[in-house]
Amino acid sequence: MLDVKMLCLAALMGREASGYDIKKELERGSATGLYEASFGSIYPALARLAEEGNVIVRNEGNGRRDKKLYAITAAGRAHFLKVLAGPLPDEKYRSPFLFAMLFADDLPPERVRAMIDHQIENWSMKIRLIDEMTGTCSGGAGERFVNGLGTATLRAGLDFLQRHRAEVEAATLSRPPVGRAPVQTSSTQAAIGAVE
Amino acid sequence: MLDVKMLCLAALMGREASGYDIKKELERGSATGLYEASFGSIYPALARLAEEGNVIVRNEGNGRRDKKLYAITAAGRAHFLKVLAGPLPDEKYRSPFLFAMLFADDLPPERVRAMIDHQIENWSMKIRLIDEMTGTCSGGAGERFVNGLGTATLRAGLDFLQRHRAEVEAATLSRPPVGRAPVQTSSTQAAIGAVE
DNA sequence: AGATCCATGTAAGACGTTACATGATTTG
DNA sequence: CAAATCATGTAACGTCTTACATGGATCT
Repeated sequence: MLDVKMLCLAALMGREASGYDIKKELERGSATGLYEASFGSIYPALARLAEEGNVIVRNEGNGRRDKKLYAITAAGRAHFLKVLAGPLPDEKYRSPFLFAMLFADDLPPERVRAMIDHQIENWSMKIRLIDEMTGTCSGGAGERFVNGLGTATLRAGLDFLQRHRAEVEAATLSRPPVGRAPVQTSSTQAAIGAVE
Repeated sequence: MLDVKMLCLAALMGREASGYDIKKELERGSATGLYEASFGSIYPALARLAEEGNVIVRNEGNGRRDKKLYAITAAGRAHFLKVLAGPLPDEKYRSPFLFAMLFADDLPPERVRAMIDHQIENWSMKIRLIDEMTGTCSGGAGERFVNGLGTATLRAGLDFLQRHRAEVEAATLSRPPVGRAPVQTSSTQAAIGAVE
């Protein structure tokens, strides 16, 4: 339900835009970090939206060449809001960082430290980006709410990292650098026989 | 880099398992909510891993029929950790809830309220799941860290929702139920002409 | 006996990204 | 003038999900 067509409609809810503009909006607009799409999916999506009447095209030949400006129609607006008001798919948080941290006990301590440093940098930057966005364009109550929620959770994450990083980093120090390395659990060991 | 093969290896880091077991582990193990995979991707992935020597198969005929138990090899273990220690892709948070909330100003107030209620339910349940997991199986320092981080951010999110929901819900009340409805911004209006 | 869980696998189809092909305009 | 940005589109490719095909075992 939240496919590229929906993303395009979302971008067009605010203003008329070209495919190129939409990509930028998704990169550095209010949905930044939430959703994104490539040209290879945006252009076909816009074509389909136009066929369906959810969007209209206007060829802007402002001196230069062909630039297609898309605008959402009343039908498109209605469709977009209907979908948003309908049942939404589950949220998904894909974090290679957290995934890796699950195996912190088996990773070299320097690596774990570097990962946490990197994550702190990362989340700090995201907070800064949100702050900038909130500063420049005000946006509606919805946007303010989303930005506030983002900031609150990111801050909580940062806080946790700084307060508890010592615990994971210590865990890796209490064993050989490469992890449990050559050792396997006895049950696995028994099951395998000669592995390599 | 974090494809289905990596997920299988991750599941096999702890214990020997069948494809079926791995799916369950991803559903209700420590990586719950982080990553998942379907049978249609798990079985082919295990076959490839076996070809590559990162995993070995053992046919368990414990009375019943064919059940294939996979175990990670030393090579597989090394490969898994090498990838984890290498450059990781960006994290992605796909939240249909937050996406929808961006347009809270255009949605019916009951809908916004329902969405927030639903999200509170959702996050509360996730915290409960983590608590249960932390209670039953202790896990290493890495797992404790990830669970703690998850709990901390979820709690911060819940806290924000409860403290600031009035703001978004109020915004929708100060205008007709369907949103800005028939009105469009003057610039868009001008650009379109007769839309429908 | 019927439902549900355990268990594996394949094929088709959806969806999206990357790379390619092309070219104008602006900026340093 | 070279490099970056603006701008659109297609084709190949990869990856994952859904649905299908199959059947034993366990629980009610």
